[in-house]
Amino acid sequence: MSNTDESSEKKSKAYNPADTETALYESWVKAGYFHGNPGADKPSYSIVIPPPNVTDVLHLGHALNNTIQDILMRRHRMNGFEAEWLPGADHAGIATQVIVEKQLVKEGTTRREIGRDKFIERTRTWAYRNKELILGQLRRMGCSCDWDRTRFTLDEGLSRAVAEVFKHLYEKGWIYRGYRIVNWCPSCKTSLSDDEVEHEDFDSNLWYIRYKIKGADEYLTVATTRPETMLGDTALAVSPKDPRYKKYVGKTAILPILERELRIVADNYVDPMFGTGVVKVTPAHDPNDFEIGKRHDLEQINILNEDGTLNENADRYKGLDRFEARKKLLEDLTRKSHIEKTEKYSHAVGTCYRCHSMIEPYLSHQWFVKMDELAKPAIEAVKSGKLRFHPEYWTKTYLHWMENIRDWCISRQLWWGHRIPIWYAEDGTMFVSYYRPTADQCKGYDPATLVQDDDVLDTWFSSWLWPFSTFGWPEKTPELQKFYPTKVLVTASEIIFLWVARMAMAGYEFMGECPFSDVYIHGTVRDANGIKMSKSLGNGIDPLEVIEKHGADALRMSLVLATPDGQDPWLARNAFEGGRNFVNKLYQVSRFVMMRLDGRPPVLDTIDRNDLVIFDRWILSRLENTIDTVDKAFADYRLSAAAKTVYNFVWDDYCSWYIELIKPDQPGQAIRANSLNVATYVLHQTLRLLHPFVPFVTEEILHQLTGDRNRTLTFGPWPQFDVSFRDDQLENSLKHIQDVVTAVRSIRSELNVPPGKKSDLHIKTDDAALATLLKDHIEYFRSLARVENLICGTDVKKPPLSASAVISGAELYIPLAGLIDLEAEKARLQKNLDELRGLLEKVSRKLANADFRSNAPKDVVEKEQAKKEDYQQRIEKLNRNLEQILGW
RNA sequence: GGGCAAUUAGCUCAGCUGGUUAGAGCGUUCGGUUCACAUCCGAGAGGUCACUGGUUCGAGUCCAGUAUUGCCCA
Repeated sequence: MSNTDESSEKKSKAYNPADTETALYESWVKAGYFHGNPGADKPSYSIVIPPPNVTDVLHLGHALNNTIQDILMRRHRMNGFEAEWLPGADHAGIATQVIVEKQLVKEGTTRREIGRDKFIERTRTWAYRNKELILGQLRRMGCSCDWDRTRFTLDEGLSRAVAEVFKHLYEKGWIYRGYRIVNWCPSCKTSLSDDEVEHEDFDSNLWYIRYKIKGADEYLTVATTRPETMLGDTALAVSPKDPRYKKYVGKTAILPILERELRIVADNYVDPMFGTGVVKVTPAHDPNDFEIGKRHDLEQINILNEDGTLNENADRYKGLDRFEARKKLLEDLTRKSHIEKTEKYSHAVGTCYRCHSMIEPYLSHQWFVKMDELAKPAIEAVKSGKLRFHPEYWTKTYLHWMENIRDWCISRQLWWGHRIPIWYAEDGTMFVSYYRPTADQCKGYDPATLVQDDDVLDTWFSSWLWPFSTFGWPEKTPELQKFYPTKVLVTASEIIFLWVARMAMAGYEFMGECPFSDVYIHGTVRDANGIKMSKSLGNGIDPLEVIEKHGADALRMSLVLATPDGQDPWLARNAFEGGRNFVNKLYQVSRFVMMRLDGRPPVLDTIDRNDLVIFDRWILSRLENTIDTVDKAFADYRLSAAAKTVYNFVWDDYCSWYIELIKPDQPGQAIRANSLNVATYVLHQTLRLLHPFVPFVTEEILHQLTGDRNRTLTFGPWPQFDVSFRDDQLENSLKHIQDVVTAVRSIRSELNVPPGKKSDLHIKTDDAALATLLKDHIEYFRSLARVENLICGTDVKKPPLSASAVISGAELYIPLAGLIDLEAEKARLQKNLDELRGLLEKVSRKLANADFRSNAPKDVVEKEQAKKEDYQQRIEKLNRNLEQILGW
C-alpha cells in the first residue's frame, strides 16, 4: 500500500519479485504449511526428492526437476491431499571423496597421512556446508518441502537401515564376497559398478602381434587394442570351429619379450571373424578372459597396481604407468619385429563417471549383490502396470536392463560412506554387524580382535532405500504407514538403472510394495547449442542468478513452458524472459481489477448467475474449458501443456479480450458491477490454477486483493470443473464479434489509417441472428476497433470509397473517403481472394471425390460442404468489392 | 552391433484417439504516449510438416524403409 503514492512517479510499475518472494516463503514455512501430518484423515500424496549430491550446488537441471515436483505437490495439496515432500541430500561417496582428496593434495598432504577419522570429519564438514547451500537453493525456488523431515544418506537412522539391509541380504545369501574382475578407476582407486562406467569412443589402433609357437618356426598373430595387457597373458585362444588353427590347439606359444609359455586353447568365446581369429587371454585384466581362464584353469597374473602403474609381474616395465608401458612395450615389440601390422581402430573405452579416467578391468576381492531374484517383482510391477513410466517408452529401457541384470558390485575402496558392516576374525570368519560384534555374536572369538572391512558401500546402496529409510524404516513409524508407498518419482533418464530400478527392487524386498506407482522422466537441460549443461564446460546457468534477475516464479514458469514432455529442453539465457513477462502480465491485470474494485470487497468464490452479459458467460465458459484441459493434462503428467493452457487463457482470453470487452467506452466510467465481480471471480480461480506453477506472485496478488496477509492458496481448493458454465455455442458467437474486431483492425493497419483517427463501420449480413448479435454489442467495437458510427443490417449498402472485408456470414465496410489508398486496398483484397480461392479449390476437389462422399462420415461431408459454400460466398463478395475498386 | 527417441516457420517447441484455413513463444517488418501492463498493445511476413513408398475416401498424424541427430546398452 505504501507505493500507491502516485507522485512517486517514474517508479517502475513492473512486478518486483524480490519484494515478496523471500518473505512469503518464510511465512509459509513458519505456518507449517508444508509439514505432512501422518495422522491426517486426508489421503496421502507423497514424493521423496531425488537427493542431490552434496558435491555441488544445484544447476538448472535440478531446478527443472524440483519445479516439476513442487508443481505436483502444490496441486495435490490444494486438491485435498495430505501432502508430504521429503527433501534431503546424498553423500555421493566417490565424487565427494575425490574433491576433498584434491583439496588435501593442494595442501600438501593426503588422506592416508591425516588418517581415516580426520579425513571423514573434514569431509563431513565440507559436505554439510554444501548440503545447506543446496537446501537453501530449493527454498529460493519456492519448493514446498517438509523441512522437518530433511534427511541425509549418512544420517544415523539411514545408516542403520543400510546395515540392516546388508545383514538381511547377507543372511539370505544374496550378498556375497567374490574374487572377480571389477571396473577399477585407477584415479579414484576404487571399484565401480557396471552402471558407473561410461563408454566413450576413442580412436586407437589394432596391433597385430606375433607369438612364436614353441619348438616350431611358426607364429600365431593376435590382434589387440590393449597390447600392454599381454604382460599378463597366460594363454592364446582360438575358436574350436576354426579349421585354420585346429592343429595348434594344445600346443604352446611363447609370449614375446617375457618369453612366458602360453597354452593354446580352444574356446567358443572366440569370434573367428574378428582380427586374426586368435586372441590373447589375460584372465586378470579382462572379464571375458577371466571366464575363459576359469574354463581352462588358467593362471591369473595381475600386472597392475591400484594406481594404474605396473607391478613386479610386468618385469622390466614395473613402475611405469599403463600408458607409458604401452608405448615402451610397442617400441620393444617393433624393434624385435613382433609387430606384424597396425590398423586404425575406433572402439568404446570405459571411463569413470566421476573423473573420466579410463577404467581398468581389475581382479580383486569385492562384495556383490545377487540381483536376479530381487529383480523379479520389480519386473512384474512394470509388466502388470502397477508401476508406470511417463513418457511410457522408458518402460522398454527399464525392462531390457532388468531382464539382463547382473550382480551388483557394492564395495568401494573409499572412506566416505557407509562402512561395510562385516567383521573378520583372524582365520577369516566373517560376522555381520553395524557395531563391533558382542561376545555373544561372535562365539569363540574375542571381539577385540575382530577387524572391520576397510571398504564402504556404493552410495546407491543407501539411495535405493531412500523411499522408506527416510520415513524411519526399519521402525514401523506412523510416517512410513501414511506416506509409503510414495506416489511418483520425478527424475531424469540417466539414473533409471542406477536408482529407479534398484528402488523398485528394494521396495518390494523390504516393504513388500513398490515405492511409487509412477515414474516421471523429464529431459536433460541443454544450452542454446544443445550441449548438456555442466559446470566443467562452463555453459551452465545458475538458477540463483535467474532468480535474482527475474524471480523464482519466472524461473519456474519459464522452465515448465520450455520443457517439452520427455524431451531435452534447450535453454538460452533469454529463455527466462517469457516466464518473467507472464508473471508481470498476471500482476498487471490484477492491479487493474484491484484499481477498479477501488477498495470494495472482492467477490472471490461466487457469482450471480442471473446478471451476466454475453462476455461474462463467455469468459466463464472459457475458464471451465481451461480447468478441464488443465486437469486432463495433469492426469497424463503433461505439465508443460497444463502451463501453456493457463498461460493462453490469462493472456488471450482474459487480458486481451474479456478485460478489454468489459472496459467502459469512456474513461472514468465504472465497469458494470457484476462484470467486475466476474472478472474478480475468474482472476481468483486463475490464481488457483497458477499457484502450483508460480506460487509467489499468485499468493501476493491474493493478499493484495483481499488485504489479508493470512490468506493462502496453499490448501486450495483446486478449481473444480463445472460443466454447467460451458457453452460452446456462445463461444462460437463471440468468435464472430472477435472476427469483426480483428477484420477492422486489419484493414486499418494495412491501409495505414492513422491510429488516432476513428472510422465508421457498416456491416451487412443476411444472417438475422448474427445481425442481432452484432447490433446488440455494437458499442463494444468503438474502443476495440476505434469505430465511431456503426450501421448493421441486412440492407446495408457499400458506401463509396470504402475498404471492405468479408468474414463468414457478413461484409464489413469502412468508409475511408480521402484516406483510402486504392492500390493498397486492391492488393489487400486480391491477397484475401487468392487465399480463399486456394481453400475453395482444396475443398472442392475433396467433395468432387465420389469415394469421399460415400465413405467419409456424414458430418464430415456436411462440414466440408458448408465450408465450400462459405468460401464461395466470400469469394463472390470479395470479387464484387474488388470490381468496384477497379471501376473507380 | 542392438534398442529408444527426435526431425513441423530464422530459433525453441505445440499439434491427444487420422478430417482445423498447421499453431504458440522468441526473433523479424510496419504502426502505436488507448487512463493494468513498452516485461506492453495492434497488424503483417515467414512452413512442398526430413526423404521415399504404403494403408486410407482422406496422412503432419498410422505402417515400412532411407537419411541425419541425440541418448542408452553391448
